[in-house]
Amino acid sequence: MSRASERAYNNIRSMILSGELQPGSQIREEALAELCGVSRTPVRDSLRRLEAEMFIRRNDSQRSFVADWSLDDLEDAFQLRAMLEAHAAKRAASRVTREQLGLLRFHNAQLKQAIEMPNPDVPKFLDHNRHFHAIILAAAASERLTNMLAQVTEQPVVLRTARHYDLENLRRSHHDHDELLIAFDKRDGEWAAAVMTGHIRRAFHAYAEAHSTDTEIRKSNLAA
Amino acid sequence: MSRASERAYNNIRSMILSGELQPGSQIREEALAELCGVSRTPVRDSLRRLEAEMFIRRNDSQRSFVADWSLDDLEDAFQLRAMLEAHAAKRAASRVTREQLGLLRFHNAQLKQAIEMPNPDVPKFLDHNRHFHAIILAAAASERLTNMLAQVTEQPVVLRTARHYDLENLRRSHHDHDELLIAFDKRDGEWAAAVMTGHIRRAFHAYAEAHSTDTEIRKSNLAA
DNA sequence: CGAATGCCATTTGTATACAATAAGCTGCCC
DNA sequence: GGGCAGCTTATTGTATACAAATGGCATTCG
Repeated sequence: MSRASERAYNNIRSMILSGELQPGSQIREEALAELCGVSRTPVRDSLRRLEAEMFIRRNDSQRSFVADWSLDDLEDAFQLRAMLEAHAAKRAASRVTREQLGLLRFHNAQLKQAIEMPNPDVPKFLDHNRHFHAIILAAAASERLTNMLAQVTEQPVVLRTARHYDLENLRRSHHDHDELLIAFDKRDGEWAAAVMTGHIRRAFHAYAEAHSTDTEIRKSNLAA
Repeated sequence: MSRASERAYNNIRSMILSGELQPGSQIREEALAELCGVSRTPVRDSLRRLEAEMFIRRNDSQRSFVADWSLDDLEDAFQLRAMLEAHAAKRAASRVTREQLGLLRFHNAQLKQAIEMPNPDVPKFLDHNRHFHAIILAAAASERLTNMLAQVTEQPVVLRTARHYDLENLRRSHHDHDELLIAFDKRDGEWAAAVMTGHIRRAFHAYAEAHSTDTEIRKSNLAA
C-alpha cells in the first residue's frame, strides 16, 4: 500500500483500537482526512477496508460508525477463531518444516523467558506469542485461512484487553505451546487441533472476564 | 452501494465469473472504467472489494490481475467451506425457527420438483439450493460466519462448473437436505454438522471432476 | 554480445471540485 | 400542540486533473 493510504489506514485503525474513536460513534471522512493529514480519497479506501474487517459499520445511508461489539459478538468471534486456528494447527502438523519447528521452539522459549523474569514483560510475551501463531499459520499454507483468521484475531476488544491476561494464564499458554510442539513433532494433526482448540477457548474466557470488568470500569467512569 | 459503484462491481465480477476477463490477465482501471461507463473512482472501489474477495490479485507494484486458481486452491476453499457450513448447520440446529423450517421444507420440495421433471430444470434447482443454504446461514445468526462463507462459496471455478453437476448428484443433494431437516427437527447439531460436511465434500469431488474436464477442454481449445 | 542505465510510456495514487443524497431544522397548517 | 413540507446543511459519491511510481525499451559501455 502506498504512503498516504497506509498512513490513513494505520492511523484510523489504531484510533479505533485505542478507543480514541469510541465504539458507536459516527465517523466523518473529512474529519479523519484532516486528522491523518491526507485527502478523503485514501481515507475512503481505509474505511472500506476497515468495514470489510468489521471495525466499522455503515447504516442504510452509507454513514460510517465505529463498530460496537457485545459479549455475544466476542464469543462468536472466538468460536470461529478456535475453529480456524485448530484447522490451521491440523494442517500445519503435516506441513511444518524443520526450520519452522526451530523457530517455533525459539519463540516459545522467548515467551517463557518473558514471564519467568521477576518483572514479567507482557508486551514481549505477546510479541513472541504473535510470532508463534503466525508461523503455524504460515505452515498451514492456506492464504484464505490466513485472511479469515485476520478477521477474527484483530478485534478491538481483544487487543484492548490483552493486557489483563494474568500470569497464570500466560504460563498455561506457554504449556499449550509446548504440547503443540510435541504434537507437531509427532505429526499428529488431530492432537494439534485439540490442543489449539483448548488454547483459544481458554483465551476467550480470560478475555471475557477482562471484558466484563473493563465494561464495568467504563460504566462507572460514565456514571462519575 | 450507490449506482455507479454497484454497476462497476457487478460488471467486473460477472466478467470474471463468465471468463470474459481471463484468469491471470492484467486489469487496467481505466479500461474497466470505460467498459462500465463510469470513472476510475468507483472502479477502484470495486477492485479493492474484489481483491478482498480474492477474485483479483495484485503484484508488488499494485498492478491487478484476475485470480487464477489451481485445483489445490479449489480444494483448500472447499475444505474451509465444509468446515464453515458444518459450523453453520450446528448453530442453526439450535436456533432455527418454525418459520425457517417451513421455508427450508418448501425450497427442498421445490428443488426436488426441479429435477424430477422429465426435463430437469438445473437453474431452478440451483436457485432453490441457494435459498436453502442461505436460510441455514441466517438461522446460524453469525454475521462473521456469513461474511467468511461468502468468501469461499462464490468462486469463479465453482460457479462456472456448477452446470456440470450430474443428475445423480443433484438427487443425493436433495436427500442430504432431507436428512438435514430431520436433524434440525431433532435439534441435533452434531448430526446436522456431519450431514453438511458430507454434503459439501461430495460437492467438492463433483466440482473437481468437472473442473478437470473443463481444464482439459480449455487446453484442447488452446491447442486447436 | 551482455549487462547496466537512463528515458519514455503506462499505470496507479492523491487531491480537489462538484454532484447527489440524506438528515435535521424551521415554520406552517391543522 | 403535533405532524408534515420544504428548505438548509452535512456527508458521501463521482469525475477529473495531476503526481508518483513502475515497467519496458533502447542505447551505451564494458
